[in-house]
Amino acid sequence: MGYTVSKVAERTGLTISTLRYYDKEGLLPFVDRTAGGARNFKESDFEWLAVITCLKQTGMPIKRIKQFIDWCLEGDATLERRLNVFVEHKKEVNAQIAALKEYMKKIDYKIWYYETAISAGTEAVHNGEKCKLLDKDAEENDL
Amino acid sequence: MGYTVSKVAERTGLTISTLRYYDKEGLLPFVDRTAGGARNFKESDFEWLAVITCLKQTGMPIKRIKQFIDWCLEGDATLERRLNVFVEHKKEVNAQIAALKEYMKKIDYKIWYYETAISAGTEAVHNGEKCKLLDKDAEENDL
DNA sequence: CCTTGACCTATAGTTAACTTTATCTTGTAT
DNA sequence: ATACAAGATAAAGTTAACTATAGGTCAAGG
Repeated sequence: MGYTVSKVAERTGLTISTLRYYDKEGLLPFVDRTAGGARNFKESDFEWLAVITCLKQTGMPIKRIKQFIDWCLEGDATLERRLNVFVEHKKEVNAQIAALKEYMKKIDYKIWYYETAISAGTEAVHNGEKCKLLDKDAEENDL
Repeated sequence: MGYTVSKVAERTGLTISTLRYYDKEGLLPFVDRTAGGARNFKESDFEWLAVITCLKQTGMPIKRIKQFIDWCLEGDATLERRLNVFVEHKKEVNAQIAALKEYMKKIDYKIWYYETAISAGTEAVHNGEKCKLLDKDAEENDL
């Protein structure tokens, strides 16, 4: 009973190779093994995987995730450090969101730029004086 | 009369190697050269670099950026395709922002989890019946 | 018993995006 | 003239995060 690596892959969307790779990197020390040596995931392991996936998808490198997992195994002595992982990471993710929103302004400008050019039939429409003004506005959004 | 590669690096925050690498990959076909063969960036090139940086920082691979640059060189015949690049990319960036916001819920939960544990002096505070309920709520945010 | 499919480990290979290194050329200051 | 800083190219090296391959083990079905 429990889940084989392929069942976990199916349910999480991670590949079998990725799960084994994470295990090798020390991210899954909590996963049990059968007598024969096969990984035997339990229900609660999915919560660990969800946390790992959250951190990875928000840009935390695997080495830092491993550090966090290691601290988890050390128990209550590392609670402050573990809190700090998330407090710091939250700042980083907020910065990512802010940066993406800022870049989105440039993308929206480009959409407007090409829609206007297509309407006019040529990109040359953006060479006049009026458009230099518009370009100026856009440049203020440069990153 | 123009900017050297090191001046451009200084102003944009990109490294000299990165600029040369982008050039080699075909991202900077618009950059002039001096008689001696040195790159000679002009003011308008910074706008190109800003677009390239925007696309790269929002996750577009260099090969796709090159495709876009190539279309730019082809003139008005590719206006629709270029618009499409930004329309599609906008969707991707919106998806990224949405995903990050979703993951943020889990990060916030973890901050709450560790703050509560630290207040209690032990992580064991999250083992009771009441906390299983709270865990359930959190699991609904799993990704 | 034996085949078959899923599992295992270890190791090698891949890809993207740079970065470093080696070697050469150019342009300005003494 | 000459030194030397800054520019150039080509090619090799790096890093992260997988992905694929080779070779072996185990457990259930025929």
